[in-house]
Amino acid sequence: MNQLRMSKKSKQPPGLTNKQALVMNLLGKTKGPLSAYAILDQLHDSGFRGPVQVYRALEKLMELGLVHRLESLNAFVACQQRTCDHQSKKTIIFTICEICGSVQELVHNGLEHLVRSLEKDIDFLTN
Amino acid sequence: MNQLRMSKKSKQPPGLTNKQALVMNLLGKTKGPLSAYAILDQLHDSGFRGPVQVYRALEKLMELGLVHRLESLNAFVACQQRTCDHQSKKTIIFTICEICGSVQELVHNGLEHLVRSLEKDIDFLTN
DNA sequence: TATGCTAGGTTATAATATAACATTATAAAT
DNA sequence: ATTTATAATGTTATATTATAACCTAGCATA
Repeated sequence: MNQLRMSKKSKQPPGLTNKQALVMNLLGKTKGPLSAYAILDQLHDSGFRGPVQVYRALEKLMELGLVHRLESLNAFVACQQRTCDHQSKKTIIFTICEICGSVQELVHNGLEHLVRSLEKDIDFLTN
Repeated sequence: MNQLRMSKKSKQPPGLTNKQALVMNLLGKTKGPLSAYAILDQLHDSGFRGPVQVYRALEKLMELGLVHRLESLNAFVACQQRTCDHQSKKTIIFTICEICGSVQELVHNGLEHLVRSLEKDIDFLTN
């Protein structure tokens, strides 16, 4: 009985294993970013034995575009786009309030264009 | 005999203490970012006994706008602007080549404007 | 003198992230 | 059926990055 089978019974996102879904659900219901170790604390009783398991789930979720890493905080947030347009690889802006810690995710066409034109100007490719 | 006095004899930037100047000079002559511990390794024989000293010097240099932290790399680079216009708090772009590790620092008016207009739109203040 | 500020010294520890190696399950190809 | 490749997971240990806490000293100035 493998994890992919199990995940068919889970309530949330499709194609995720148990552990991935647990992390995803936690991030989804949490208003704000969580560090890997904060996730570990909260999911310890759900079978997460160490940071490796958390990082592995996060890695996959980020590949899928469901989670973003906030590099300035060493923390992770669920993608806030409603569009199911994860994977779109649009350039994203995060606003991070230094007072209350709230994070907003913005897709911004102006920035998108700016980045594209900059790439041409300086001969640099982004992902 | 304090460090500010000593620094008057140093060859490089003004108003820096010995340790700050050592870190600044190292970053300045290094083509690319350095981690705090890489700096520590290289300056160990110049009197840096531990990471604290490095981080303290970096903190000051960043306040002065002479050094930037690359958050995605947990590493530090000397400011690449020729202008002596450190402190200007212009929005900066770093390009980081994932192949060769080279870093370029760009001041970009388009981004500057975009950020300003975004701030108005969403009622968010940046530093 | 007393107060505040900056810099620095020292030790310890916190917080974040990955390496290395093993097991299990699955799907697809032969 | 067997092989091959891939993905997920487990386990232990360790690497890497950053800060806490507390102490000393110099200097400016009220």
